[in-house]
Amino acid sequence: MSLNNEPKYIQVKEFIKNYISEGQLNPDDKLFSEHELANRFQISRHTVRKAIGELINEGWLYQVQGKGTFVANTEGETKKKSKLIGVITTYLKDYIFPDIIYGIDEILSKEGYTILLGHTNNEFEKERNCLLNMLNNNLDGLIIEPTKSVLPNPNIDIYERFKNRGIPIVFIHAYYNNFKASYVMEDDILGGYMATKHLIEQGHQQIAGIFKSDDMQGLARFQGFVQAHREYNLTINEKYILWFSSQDFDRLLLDDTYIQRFIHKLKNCTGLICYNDQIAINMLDALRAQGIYVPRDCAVVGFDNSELAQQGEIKLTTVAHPKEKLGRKAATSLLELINGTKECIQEKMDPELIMRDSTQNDN
Amino acid sequence: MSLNNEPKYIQVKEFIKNYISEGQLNPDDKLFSEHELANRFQISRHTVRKAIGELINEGWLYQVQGKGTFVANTEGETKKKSKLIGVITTYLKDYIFPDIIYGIDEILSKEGYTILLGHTNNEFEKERNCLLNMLNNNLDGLIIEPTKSVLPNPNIDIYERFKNRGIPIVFIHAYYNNFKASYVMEDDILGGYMATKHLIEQGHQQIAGIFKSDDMQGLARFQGFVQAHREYNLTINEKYILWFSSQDFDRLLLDDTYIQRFIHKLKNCTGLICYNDQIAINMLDALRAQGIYVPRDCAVVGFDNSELAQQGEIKLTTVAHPKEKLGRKAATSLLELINGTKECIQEKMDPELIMRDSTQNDN
DNA sequence: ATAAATTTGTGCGTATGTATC
DNA sequence: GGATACATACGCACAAATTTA
Repeated sequence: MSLNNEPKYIQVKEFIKNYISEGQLNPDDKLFSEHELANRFQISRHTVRKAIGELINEGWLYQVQGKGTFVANTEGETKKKSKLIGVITTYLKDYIFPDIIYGIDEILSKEGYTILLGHTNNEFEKERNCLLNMLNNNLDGLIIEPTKSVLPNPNIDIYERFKNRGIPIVFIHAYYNNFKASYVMEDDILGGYMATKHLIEQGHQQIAGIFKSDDMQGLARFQGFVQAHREYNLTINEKYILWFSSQDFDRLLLDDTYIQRFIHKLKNCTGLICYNDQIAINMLDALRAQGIYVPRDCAVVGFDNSELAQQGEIKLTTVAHPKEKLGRKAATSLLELINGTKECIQEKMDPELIMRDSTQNDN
Repeated sequence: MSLNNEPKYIQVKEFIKNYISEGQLNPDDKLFSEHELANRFQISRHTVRKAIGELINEGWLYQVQGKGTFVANTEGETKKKSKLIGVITTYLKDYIFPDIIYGIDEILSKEGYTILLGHTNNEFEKERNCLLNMLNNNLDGLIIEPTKSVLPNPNIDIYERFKNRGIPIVFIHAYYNNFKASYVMEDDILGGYMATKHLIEQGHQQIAGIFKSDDMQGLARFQGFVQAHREYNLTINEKYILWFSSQDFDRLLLDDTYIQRFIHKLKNCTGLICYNDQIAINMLDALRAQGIYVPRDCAVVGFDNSELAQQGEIKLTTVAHPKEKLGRKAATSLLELINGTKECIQEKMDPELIMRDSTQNDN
């Protein structure tokens, strides 16, 4: 070492850094005293202080007067908590999302976390932007609603980067089949089953359905729909099922002739199950326009128990979305992942059928 | 200075920092040499080096061997853009807030910014928590809806810290009288005026009102209410005015007898102006329970044009809140402040009266 | 172009003060 | 109180980079 060209204090720095890196000293262990180092290297105490001083600035050591010099806790540096949680939903203002976000915030803000908000408009491109944005912000965790959850997701690479960085993710509403992760969602199969069973038990034999084709929830609700039919040995008429995708959604709500064509096919139906309340409410009007009165001529069930369900003239029977409760559950789950209490949480919440005017037959 | 208890090197540090802060030296200007400082303070060069060494670590100075000591260019450090914008509202899920947040996000996400979300529940304590949280996150800007805007705000100290750090703030809906800042809000005086004028022109002479007492909007809407009365030489009967504060809000919506007592006072009234749609909708039911039919016996006007206004059986005449538009305006204003295009933006947006069933007399 | 002067960088020795055990 | 360890401070010497005469 004496032949080294580097300044002595640099050599001492390297020695101490190596000593710590090799694990010979752990965080908060006491280092040799300044005197001891001076003797060992046959240098002045001043030079030792110079070396230690720089290591303190670089975060390797800390000193306490009268006690000694100690190894700093580097974990605190690298794993520094940002107290930021990313929350990405498909939409922001419509419907159930404000409630979900409120539920999430309720739990997180109590623990001192702040929400970083993003939304994808159910588009992969926007999802990618959101994810990349959040990746730069040193999140402690992420709660995200998948975009078009049944399609293969082109942003899995970014999800992997979150995983590699040890940032826990909780999916809500659905998950991607090609990415194993925690999720909190309502049990949509059970929901579809409960809605259908309710109609069947009210005596309906021919039941139509409108389902979304490009997210997990749509498929699951249909699956429950099928399950209930099987249980009661009823057949499903394919003509009575209307599938739509995210892009078709506007047409479904706005294009009257499109909907009327579908209604014309439903001559023998006395029940209709709609993917969500928004569509159900829309169908109430569309059916009335054809002289079909709800619930007299046709019973209608929606999903989500949104505000819409309770505000029209005909209150809507609906499978209640847990909304705030789901938000709270997702948030508490994420906190458990962050704190290391649990490794992976996959939870399905039981839906609740709320019966109102649109399926009451007693008038 | 020699009588000072602080170590000499600390005193030298303070001297140099002040010298720079006062603008006597600009970035890359040469500082006194170590010898010169030692002579000036009658201390050893070693002590001067200690002071300078720490200032180098703190980012104030840099040294070049053989040349001298120079003032560092701090701008690169402090003005680093985080691309984070704080958004704090009173409430999250109810009513108009999802739309406002959506409008804000629409503009900001386009520019690559991400929203940090918080809400205050209209409580000072929660507002303080939110603000402190965000202060730690190196925001580029803040959009905030004041909490109980007419009361003296105990968190002004934190707002000042934002100002000192050069983080621009845009208030929405209201502002604090003791803190000068940019704001974007609807013109509530004009809104109150328009609502009242509408009723007066429909022939109503005795008009009741329900107003919120602890936010700027409530006072402003009442002010417009007064202004319209003056213009038409009508007197206001104090018995017909019901004031409520944030704490009373639940009672106003849930305590039937409380509302009924107020309604009993309104024998001669044929018009009612409500602080917002939520209250207006509630009053529709309360009036009906007393056999007073809207609009036949009493015309009702709300504020905000929320979803509630359009969904009941009796569609509500209401002064439209710009919602998304206000969000977008607040966001673009904040961007202008961040980019330095403008210094201060104080904008009032014109409200729009939307006439519906609750004030139509033609049936 | 070179030498001298200036300025920072490294290093040693010493002394005294202050906190901890 | 005494021993130990860090904190502040002075003075000196020489090396290396830069500027200036």
